Amino acid sequence: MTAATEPEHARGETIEISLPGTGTKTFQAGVTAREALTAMTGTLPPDVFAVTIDAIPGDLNTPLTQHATVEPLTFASEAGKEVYRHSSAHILAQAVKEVFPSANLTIGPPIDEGFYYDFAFERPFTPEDLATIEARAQEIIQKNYPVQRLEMSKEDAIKLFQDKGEAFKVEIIQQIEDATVSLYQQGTFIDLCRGPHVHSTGQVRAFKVLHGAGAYWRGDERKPMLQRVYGTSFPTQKGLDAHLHKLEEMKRRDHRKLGKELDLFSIQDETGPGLILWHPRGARVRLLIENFWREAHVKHGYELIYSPHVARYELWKTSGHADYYRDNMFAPIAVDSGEYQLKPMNCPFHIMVYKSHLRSYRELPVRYGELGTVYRYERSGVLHGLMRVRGFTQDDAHIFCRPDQIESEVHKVLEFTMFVLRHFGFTEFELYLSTRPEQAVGAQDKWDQATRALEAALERGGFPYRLDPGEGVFYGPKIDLKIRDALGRAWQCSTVQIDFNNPERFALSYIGDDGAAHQPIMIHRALLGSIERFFGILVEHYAGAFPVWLAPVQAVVLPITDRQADYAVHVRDQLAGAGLRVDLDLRNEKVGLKIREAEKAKVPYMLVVGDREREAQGVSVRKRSGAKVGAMPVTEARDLILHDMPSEVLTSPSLSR
RNA sequence: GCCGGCGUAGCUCAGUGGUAGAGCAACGGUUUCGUAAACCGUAGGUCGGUGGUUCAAUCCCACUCGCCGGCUCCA
Repeated sequence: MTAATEPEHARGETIEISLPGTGTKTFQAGVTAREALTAMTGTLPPDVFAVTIDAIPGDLNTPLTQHATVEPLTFASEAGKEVYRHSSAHILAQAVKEVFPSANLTIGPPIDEGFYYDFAFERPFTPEDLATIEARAQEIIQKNYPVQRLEMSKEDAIKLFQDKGEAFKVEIIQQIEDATVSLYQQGTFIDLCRGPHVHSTGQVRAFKVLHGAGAYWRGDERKPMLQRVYGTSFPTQKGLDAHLHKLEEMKRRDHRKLGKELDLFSIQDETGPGLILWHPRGARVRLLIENFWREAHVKHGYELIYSPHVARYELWKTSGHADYYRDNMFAPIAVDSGEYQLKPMNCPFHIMVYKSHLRSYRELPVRYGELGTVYRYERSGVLHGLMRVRGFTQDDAHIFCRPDQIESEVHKVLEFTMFVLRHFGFTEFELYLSTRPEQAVGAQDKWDQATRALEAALERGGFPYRLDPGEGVFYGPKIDLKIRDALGRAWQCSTVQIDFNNPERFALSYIGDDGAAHQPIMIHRALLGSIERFFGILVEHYAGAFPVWLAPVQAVVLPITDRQADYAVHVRDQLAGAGLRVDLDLRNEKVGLKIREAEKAKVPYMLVVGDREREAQGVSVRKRSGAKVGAMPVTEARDLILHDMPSEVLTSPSLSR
């Protein structure tokens, strides 16, 4: 065993270490990153727990053996968070081993907002176990064990873990290709780990065990079930509290809970799992979404079409779905002498419309859009509210164009996508360009050409994007777009995919200016993805308080006593006549109760009418924020509500009752 | 599908091997009220389903359906 901190370089050699913003200094080779930083800046701030050496994260104790740029690493950076959470996972693992010595170690990586560690253990951890584990982890932090890196040969490491009875660790080491492996030790706890790690366990400040769950070894359901423990950690209690608060907020906004409370939709056992029943209020929001969607598509050069829910099984053979998508399809239906398939996708139908007559290069691009409802078999365990269902409506479109039109078409789609998403109140976007995967159809030069066109479209729009190499679909490269919601969560809704496969399978063509037949390029795209899922995202984004233009009920008229009933009806009719969605609460209840219920129903405007308002032919306006706007004429209240909507909506087909 | 948890009134939930309760909602009545819950009363459940153990099952067991948390993050 060789301690990595022992200098392995020639003595007396000097190296230059740069610290951006401070300067460069000469050191003896072998100086640790920590020593170099301290020499250059005085004392090291307590929040520095690791470094980057030429931008690669490393331990504070890493010996520096050549010229390098060294920077302190803190929780502020993504790389820092990963190190911090990874060390937190080790603390968790140490705690579990101390409390339950028979548990075996497997892996414990950092994840988006925390970390987990998987253990092989004879039973699931109970909430009491988790509390014990957390208490022990806190002790480990208190004891502030130094975290030390060790290096040893694979053979030695295998022997070490064999002696400890850690079979999973042995399996992992056997798959490592390097001759030596690194381990990290804190107290008596040793784990195989690439690192880097914090300098001592006390550098992890606010630590929390969250929950346990089952997870397969290497994510493979044929492999043993492990016990996963999730946790998170932050440098400050405040940070942890904010995170826990966010988790509470996610629960509060859960679209399944709000969907029930606001009577938007239901999923019932008798109907079947993953199948949505849209209640009137939810359906009203959906209709508004769809009206906007259709109108926007027509304005942006799309033709709207409709297609059936089933088709001959042969169609799905031609498209290839019968082979590569079979596991996600419902079983075929026997009809007469043949078989029909419930559609999992809309594309074959759009292709058939394209193929219905001969196409000239002059009419391209052809853009077909449809709110097409598809059915896919999803495994029962993955269904989730509106987010993952078995029947949903795609806001689908297919663009058939010439190869030279790809760039401009994709550019238009991207601009259109952002227009639509902004309309729903999303302002933060992340774009990803996915390139050719290992298994793919279509010639390399086609892929290159299409990928370049996608890049050019992204650059023309000035959209920052990230590359996802090899993550394209087998039939072509794609651009995915994610939105961030009010809680900062990313959701992928929009996708733009080039398809080389279907034009070939369906032998699509158009007649070019040379009089010969050519194969068009097909672009699949969805903006909202699934209407069901997008609606669920909207519910969570707005916590059920839809913007006025989408609110199922925009205003409710609340008479104080039944003396004002006739006047209240008059007010309601006047507003409804202006295209607003207005309810009237004529119940024999006190106005406080009516307001409470309107607040709970998240109605944006409450219009109180008493004797005073009746005399003045007005209403007293209260917003759902609790703000009292005050008394005003009915016409003024009407304009106030109308001006609370995007101007495009005012010209759209209204949905007044 | 797999692992774990859960399934009691429309909703949120309590409860016990001796055939069940609360609050809200519903319904009836009283009250006519000024910006987040007036008061009184009535009714409501083969305790998810099927089978088993037991003198007796909502409770224990098996199966089944559904829901919830996970099962992608790779030392």
